[in-house]
Amino acid sequence: MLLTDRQVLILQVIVDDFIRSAQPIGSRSLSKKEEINFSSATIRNEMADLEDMGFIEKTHTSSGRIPSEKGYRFYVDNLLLPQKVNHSDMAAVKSIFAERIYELEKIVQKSAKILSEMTNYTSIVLGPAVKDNRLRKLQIVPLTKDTAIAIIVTDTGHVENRMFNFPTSVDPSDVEKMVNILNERLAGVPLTSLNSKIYKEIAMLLRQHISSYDTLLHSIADTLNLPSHEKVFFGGKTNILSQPEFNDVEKIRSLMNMIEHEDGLYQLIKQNPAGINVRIGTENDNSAMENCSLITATYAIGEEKLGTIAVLGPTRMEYSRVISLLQLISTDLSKVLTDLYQNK
Amino acid sequence: MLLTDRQVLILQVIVDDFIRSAQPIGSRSLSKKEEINFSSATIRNEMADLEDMGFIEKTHTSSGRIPSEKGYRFYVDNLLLPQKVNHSDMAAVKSIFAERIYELEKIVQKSAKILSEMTNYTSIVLGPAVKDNRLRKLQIVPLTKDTAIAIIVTDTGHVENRMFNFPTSVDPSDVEKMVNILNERLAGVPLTSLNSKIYKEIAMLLRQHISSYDTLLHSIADTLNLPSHEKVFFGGKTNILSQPEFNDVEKIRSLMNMIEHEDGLYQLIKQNPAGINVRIGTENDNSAMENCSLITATYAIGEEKLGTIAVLGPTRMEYSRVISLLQLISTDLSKVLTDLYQNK
DNA sequence: GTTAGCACTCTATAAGAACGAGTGCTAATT
DNA sequence: AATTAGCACTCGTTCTTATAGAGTGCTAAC
Repeated sequence: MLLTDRQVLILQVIVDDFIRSAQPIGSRSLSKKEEINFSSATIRNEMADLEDMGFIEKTHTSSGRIPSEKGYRFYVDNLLLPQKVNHSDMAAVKSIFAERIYELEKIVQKSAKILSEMTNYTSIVLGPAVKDNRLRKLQIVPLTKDTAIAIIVTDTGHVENRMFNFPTSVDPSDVEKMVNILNERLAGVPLTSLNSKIYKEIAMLLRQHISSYDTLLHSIADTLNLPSHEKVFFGGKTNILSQPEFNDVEKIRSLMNMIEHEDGLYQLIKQNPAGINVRIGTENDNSAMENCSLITATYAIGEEKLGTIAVLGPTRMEYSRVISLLQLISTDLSKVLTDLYQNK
Repeated sequence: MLLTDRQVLILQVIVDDFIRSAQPIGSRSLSKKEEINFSSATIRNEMADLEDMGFIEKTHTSSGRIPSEKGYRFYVDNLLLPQKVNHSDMAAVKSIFAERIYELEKIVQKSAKILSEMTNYTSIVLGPAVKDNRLRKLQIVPLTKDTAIAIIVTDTGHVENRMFNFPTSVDPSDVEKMVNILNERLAGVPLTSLNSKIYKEIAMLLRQHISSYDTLLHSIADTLNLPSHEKVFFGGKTNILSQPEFNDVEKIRSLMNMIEHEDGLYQLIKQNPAGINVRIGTENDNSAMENCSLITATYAIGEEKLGTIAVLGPTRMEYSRVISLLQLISTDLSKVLTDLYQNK
């Protein structure tokens, strides 16, 4: 079951060629490659063996071969030479960080855009997970006579806001008092624990200082239930449509649907562990993505995993190039973000 | 050049039938409709005239007829009976406003979603134009030692925030002073005039009170340059792909590209005057939308036009139904928003 | 173990035939 | 003068058949 060197060579050439041309490749054209010094008949024998082992397949009885999923998997796991990123790609990546941008979301969004432009695939970036942020500041701005806006600023500079109903009976000075108390007590608390902390530790305190505190507190606490999702950013949503494997209207429909219906993709990307991950075809467990591969990389501030950056392409994707690009972007991104937020 | 009653009737039946079936319709099947009491030969004669006048066309020499753009235009301008919205549609529209939502953006987004679900077309909503809002409150939250976040709240409850570079030399108490002065002077000022107002009227004042005011002021003023665009919300981006006219991969690509590349669509929708507007096929002046029609409706707070809600479908769209739905939603939306924000 | 040779398979493409939906025109009918 | 019946004709669709070309698998020779 172990592959001979020659079989590995043939598999490699097949995968490389198919990634380039999207066409099945036959023994004769293989034999003409300069890496290969044996006759087409020999190649046919080896190919038959490779097919028996499941690394390549035919599209029909007398066609050339294309890599199977197992073939791609072997290729990704064993045959990928760490490739240098070329100059213009390097420049493009650096340009993400060229302008002095301060906002995390903007940087992340720009990464998605540039990544998709470089690869001509679709890029997806999971924004920083807000839920691990800590509260920096809470503010209440009254709007109409019975509504107000609660604004939360986190330690990474993320701003969330929500409008809420404002009990008309409440004394404005009480609101101010309450906001002050909440800020004092809640600064630095992770957003996820805000609610429990409010009810466990602060409610008592407030009761002593503020009349009719409870309706107001409920409104505010309710407001603090933040969106559980990280934001998902896309680049080049339609790029993947120009790949020849998507010449079929039904495939386009199901894939576009999948992309639009963000939730599925979000789950798919989120579950990946730190570092670079490659999921090929059905490994994605999603029928719309049978012909797609998804490569993900995580980025972090210091040691703390922040988000994920991913590329969605056909299974016939340029694994080597995409992986080096992702590696480059994710380390750069981590570096910049760490610089920006680590030492406050 | 004026159409006879019979010609109008025939045109109406052709358009209605084609909207339903997406198939060219011939004289024989027309003659079987109950509205029509003359022979297929008569119909052929009338159809030849209608074709000469440009209201219908053939797909090939011996095919049935389909409406031309001019035909759709005539249909929309003259043959559209104001149609009652049926019960379940009515209920769906009402459900947009069922929950007590306070945020403008959320209501608008939900409208887009429900509209696309009801019609099975793609819906596009231009969010409220922020630039006409007035400043309610400006706040500065320091973040790291050399960055801070400026937060703006408008009178409609819209919150904008931007991170900016914070000159390390500035005295914190000066910042507070400056924010107070700005709030005093700028409350109620339209966002578009903030910058000029700051430099014309307030810079002098600040100079008297605050040392090294100018670097800080510049940072803040710069921050107040808000995005010029209204936000664009979509519903059912891929719905239109399931229309039979998009059975061609090239068409899908160019349309999806157009939709993704928001700017073009934004321009297209924005330029429409108040009320209901129908743009058919090439009237949209956009090659990707040659087979599409766009129906827009505006919504407002009181008399002030706020945004636009639109439906993008094939030229063969259910004009009558979509128009009544848009009419319903836009008036309801205007009503709710007016109630919410008119009397503060 | 490797290679040359050859029969065989399957796809893609083109060309031809048969069918049917629909038209346009002419002549008959109302 | 308007309407209708009748019929030849056009064109798209579908099915069949033929052909060329790419590629395989197997056998026998090297």
